[in-house]
Amino acid sequence: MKTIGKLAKELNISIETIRFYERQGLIEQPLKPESGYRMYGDALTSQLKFILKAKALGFTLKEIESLMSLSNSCADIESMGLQKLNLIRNKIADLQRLEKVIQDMTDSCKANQDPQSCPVINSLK
Amino acid sequence: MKTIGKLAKELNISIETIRFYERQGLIEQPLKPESGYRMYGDALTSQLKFILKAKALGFTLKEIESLMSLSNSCADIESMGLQKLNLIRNKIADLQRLEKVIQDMTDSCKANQDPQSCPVINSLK
DNA sequence: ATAAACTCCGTACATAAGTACGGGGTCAAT
DNA sequence: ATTGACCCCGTACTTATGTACGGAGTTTAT
Repeated sequence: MKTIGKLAKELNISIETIRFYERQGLIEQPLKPESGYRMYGDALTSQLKFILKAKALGFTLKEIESLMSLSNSCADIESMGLQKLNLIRNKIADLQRLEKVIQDMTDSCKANQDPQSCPVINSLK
Repeated sequence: MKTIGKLAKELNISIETIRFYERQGLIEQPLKPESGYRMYGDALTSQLKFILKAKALGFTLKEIESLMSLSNSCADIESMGLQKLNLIRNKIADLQRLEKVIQDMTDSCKANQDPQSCPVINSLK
């Protein structure tokens, strides 16, 4: 059993983050003995590790909540994954479009000979 | 000269957004006659159009503020563009990594034969 | 002249994911 | 027994980009 401070250090997150996840309903508030201090055991520790790993995968806290409450069936997980893949691919496509626009922009700046005017600024006007 | 409502409709944004840009210092508050109503002329209208176009290119409001206050020299614009390109490319790379992770995840779910356990959930545990 | 539509201002709310603060209680070490 | 480190709680603040609300004044249309 460890205090919130030890746990936070072990997981390399802040105490406040743990309390925040608790407030968000991602984890339960652990039993608090007479001192009033939260005492964490293995169950909550691995739940928090789960959360951190899922977060590293790019899931939002809301999604992680679903992940943890789901039946754990592959069908559910797969469907969440496919949804997320869709989002990710759309975002990538958006960014690639943007990349092209900005690339063209800087190219036209580089090619510009007239120091008095900028084609990018002009095109926006 | 048009009122804020007409202008908002013309630009397809909300009145609140215009007032918000004003509060953010992106545009000046136009002169207000005795009625107290903001009256917009061509200068502010095209400034707002500039903002909207730049926003569509993916610039943040802060960047747009810089864009408008810059000397308009190509060198400045080009350097902003290059910075932004960097950001965008990093974001794309991040998302592509994420895409691969999630793709693997759903693949392993699809391949799984045991309805009692999910390899993804298990790997997070 | 009265009602509807428009505008004013300041403030609060929204999202996401925390971070910071302040005043108080508790625990560990000297 | 006192000091420093730790923890409690509730609340406000953060970033970015707005949106929503409420009460009051103004303009427009009938």
